[in-house]
Amino acid sequence: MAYQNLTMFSKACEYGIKAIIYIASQSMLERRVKIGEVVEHIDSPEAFTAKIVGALVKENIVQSVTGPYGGFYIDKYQMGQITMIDIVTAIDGDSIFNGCGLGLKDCDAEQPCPMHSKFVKVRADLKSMLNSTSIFELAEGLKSGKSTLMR
Amino acid sequence: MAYQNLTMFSKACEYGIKAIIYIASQSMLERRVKIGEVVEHIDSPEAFTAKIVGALVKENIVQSVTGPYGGFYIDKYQMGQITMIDIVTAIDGDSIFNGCGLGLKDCDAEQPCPMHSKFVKVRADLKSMLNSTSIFELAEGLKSGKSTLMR
DNA sequence: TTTATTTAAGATAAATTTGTCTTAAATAAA
DNA sequence: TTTATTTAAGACAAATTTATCTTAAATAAA
Ligand code: SF4
Ligand code: SF4
Repeated sequence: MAYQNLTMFSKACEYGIKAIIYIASQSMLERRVKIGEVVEHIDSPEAFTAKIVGALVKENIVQSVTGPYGGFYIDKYQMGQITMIDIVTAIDGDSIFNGCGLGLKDCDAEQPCPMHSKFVKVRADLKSMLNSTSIFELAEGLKSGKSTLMR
Repeated sequence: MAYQNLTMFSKACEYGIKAIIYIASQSMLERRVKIGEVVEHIDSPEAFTAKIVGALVKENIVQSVTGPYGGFYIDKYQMGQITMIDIVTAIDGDSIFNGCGLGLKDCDAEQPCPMHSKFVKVRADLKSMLNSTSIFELAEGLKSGKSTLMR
């Protein structure tokens, strides 16, 4: 079987998460950033990333200004409230933690799939992790040099 | 953003898992099953599923016999040893629990991505869940009617 | 007002995954 | 031995995801 190199999130979501974290880290310094600067710091395809960040602008997670001296930023007062689950849900939807691990139409605790008891915990843990991880916290780690987005 | 309906595993992996569970449930009854019977019971595309099960045959997880009265089965003595992690690894590889949640080349605890401490736990939990879930146990649940593979 | 810069939007293309179809090989029964 | 049945293998096609390219709209400075 040709390996699939399956990851937790889609590429779109990966780029979206990294972009948000970088934008947030710069917003902390009162800097708006252009998409070119973003992709330089997260090593992602520019046009594709622009489209994803654009979607997050529509969702009111990121703010944008067009024209010279424009760019993307995240509202200071909003930053502490935005969590990973907002990003992931905006891009990949909620199926990874709400949908069926085996792709059944819906999950029914009465007669679940054989994985039921095993799966529910992993999904719930993933959801609570995403739910409790704020963009602020991630951006702090990046800004302080404790973490990196490129390798 | 056009939602991606991302699931934990690929379609190939989903079909593979369901097929294995059904085949195992029938092997417990000393029955070999043809691919047509398998897909009827798991609601998956026949040719695609056949290819995936074929890959598992190559990996020595499933046994097969060609010709009339042939079909697929799982060795009785092997069944208790095969776990979900074998199936997932054979089809999707190990990237979902070993790879980087944000798609970085490799995970370095010295300077990890900002999600590091959050991610490692979820991945480890998923891995240990897959590792500790045997095909035997899943097939038992299906055979006893406690669980279902279709909906 | 004009020009340069930047995001917004959407068409198009490439890559990957999912799915089908055809032919070959193996096996068992007649 | 011949025929029917089944898995094996690989070519091909469709659908989805990823990525690029082009044009429009907004904004600010000159
Ligand atoms: S617990 Fe089982 S039936 Fe329910 S969604 Fe998860 S895999 Fe599907
Ligand atoms: S912990 Fe962070 S750096 Fe390490 S693999 Fe996971 S996402 Fe990547």
